[in-house]
Amino acid sequence: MDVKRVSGRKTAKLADVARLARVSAATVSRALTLPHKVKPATAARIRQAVQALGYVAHGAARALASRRTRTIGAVIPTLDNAIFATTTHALQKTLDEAGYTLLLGSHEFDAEVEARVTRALIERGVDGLVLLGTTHHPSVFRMIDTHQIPYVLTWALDASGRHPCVGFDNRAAAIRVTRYLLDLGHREFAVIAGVTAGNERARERLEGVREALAAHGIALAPGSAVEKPFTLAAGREGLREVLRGEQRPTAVICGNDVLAIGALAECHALGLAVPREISLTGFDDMEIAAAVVPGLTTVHFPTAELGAYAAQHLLARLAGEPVETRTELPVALVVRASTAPPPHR
Amino acid sequence: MDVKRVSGRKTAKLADVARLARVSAATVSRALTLPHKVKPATAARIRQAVQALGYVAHGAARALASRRTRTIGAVIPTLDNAIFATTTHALQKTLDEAGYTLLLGSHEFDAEVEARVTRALIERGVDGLVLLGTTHHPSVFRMIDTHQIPYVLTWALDASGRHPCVGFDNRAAAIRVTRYLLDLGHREFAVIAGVTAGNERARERLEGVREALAAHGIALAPGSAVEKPFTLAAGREGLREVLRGEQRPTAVICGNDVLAIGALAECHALGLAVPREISLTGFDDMEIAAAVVPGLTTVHFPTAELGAYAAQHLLARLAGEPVETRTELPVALVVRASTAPPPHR
DNA sequence: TTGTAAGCGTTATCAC
DNA sequence: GTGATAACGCTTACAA
Repeated sequence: MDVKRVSGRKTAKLADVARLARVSAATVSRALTLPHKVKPATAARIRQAVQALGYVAHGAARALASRRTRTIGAVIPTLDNAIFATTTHALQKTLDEAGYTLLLGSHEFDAEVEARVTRALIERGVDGLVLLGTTHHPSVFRMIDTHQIPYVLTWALDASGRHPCVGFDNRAAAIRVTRYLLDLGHREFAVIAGVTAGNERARERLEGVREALAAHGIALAPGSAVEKPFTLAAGREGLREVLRGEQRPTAVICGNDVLAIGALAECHALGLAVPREISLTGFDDMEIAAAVVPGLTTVHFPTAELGAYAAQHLLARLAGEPVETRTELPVALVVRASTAPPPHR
Repeated sequence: MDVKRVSGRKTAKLADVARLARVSAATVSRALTLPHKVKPATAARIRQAVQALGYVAHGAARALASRRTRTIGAVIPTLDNAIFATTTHALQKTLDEAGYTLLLGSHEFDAEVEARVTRALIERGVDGLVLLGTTHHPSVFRMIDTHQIPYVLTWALDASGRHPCVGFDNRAAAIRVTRYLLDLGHREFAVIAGVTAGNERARERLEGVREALAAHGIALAPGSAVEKPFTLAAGREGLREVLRGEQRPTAVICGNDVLAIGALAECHALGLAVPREISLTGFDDMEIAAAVVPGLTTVHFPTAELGAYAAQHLLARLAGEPVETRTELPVALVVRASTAPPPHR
């Protein structure tokens, strides 16, 4: 084949491949997307031409003509929290294996930004959308609706039943760990929660703790529940604050792993033995902290599985396969060996 | 304006907006992309029509006609390592603020996969590409070259000077921390490195340590340098292995934060006091470990800054502005208060 | 099995 | 300042 004659300065296009392979553009297109609908010999010639020219399909043209981009958008709060990074990683990996590419947007818990990046993704023509959490700016659902974009909510379960979702029951997880501590004999509790405004996961965890305590006739004293952003420094600060009350808590439940580790650091600084003098509990991934310091009780969320599952859900929908509209992933209560009953006073 | 007459079941397109605003499609297009080239009154009518119809531009069509997607691709090893997640997060944020969307690909240190996802991104028409590291599959550079895609390598510095890059000098960082330990009086060293095959950052760090030691006439004994994947379990295992030698090391340098924390956990399990009996050093982000356990020396890499810088570099190139073709970001040697000299024997 | 040709929804180049 | 109109590169009936 005479490559020189057809390869000019610009990047090769479908017509160039067609000319070199002595077939029509339509045949090349078919060979590329539906290989079985083309004669093997022809397909081979086309493959050679593609190779020779270094042809790479023009996605925009392909998308315009086929009305699909083989692209999935994900909108998450942040990648700075390992928990979301892991989910996103699994998402990307699963999509890639299916020939899809991930478009990423993050908003750092700002609803306006979330609406903007979601719009940007829709404008880019994503075939599907993964949204983190169940509460979103109204315009987000409006856009999804008018563009008829398949989507799935993750990391929380939609109570209304209106949206397809795959996630964890944050409230139930909180109830579970609280009950565990109650069974251990703890009665003086404190909570260092995440900022609940605009974060339903943080809110549900806090509500879960309150609910479980209430069932035992216990209420959190006003100063015993603080809300903090997810940083180590805030965790330390939070621990100091909940310690200011009249009654020292024997158990402190933290809204996530970062807060728990911050609280742990502050306990060390204050010379408080964990868990002998004070029991610390967190959510999400406490592997690192637990590796270094025993005595942390954890509710572990399988975040990678979540990402893979969300991707599969969407891919199945796009393939027209039936899917469950609501999937609850199980979470695990991880009790480290040395988790202790409350100290006697 | 009579919305009903023009809004059918399908999503609105440019022509619909044009009809409703009583102008031509060309004018709407201009109003959307070059607002100053259109009369304010007209622009206002168009804005209203866009609002009324909930019009969202069709990215593929736009890309096909304008030959740009306002999309940047990033290819990273994994998001499961916080260090890359942070960089990616900053990248996405900076791009979003400039009206660009991030397409993400990851490969988990597999060169074949890297080539595949890079191709996928190019096929999606990314206007620019961020690649992590300086060594890549030849086909990656070939594709970038034939498609004339602006790109920047990150997290390492290209020695050949052939590629634009912004990153850290991993070797220099390793030399620096090793010298620090030497100055402290340490003479018995061990290294728990990352897997160097296919990972030049891990390799450079290991070489840096070797180089600094060699300058003092010290060579690592065969069993004193092990390579491990970046997991906590591997870090623990690595520590046990380097302890098997005849001479117990007084200083163990770990290839990254995860390995260091794993090693730290194992020290605890073995009843070895850190840093009194053995000094532990890591790279990347040791904030969490340091919050829980003092005594770790760290080389800190400003990973978020790297992501933001890489984005800005690319955006400047796309805007036709001049950029430095090689930028080295400074790293910080973080010495925790209790880092100790080697024990006397 | 392969070819022809009509779009897909924008942008860009001209006129006006 | 605004309006026709021809690309942009591919997919997909429909024909052959």
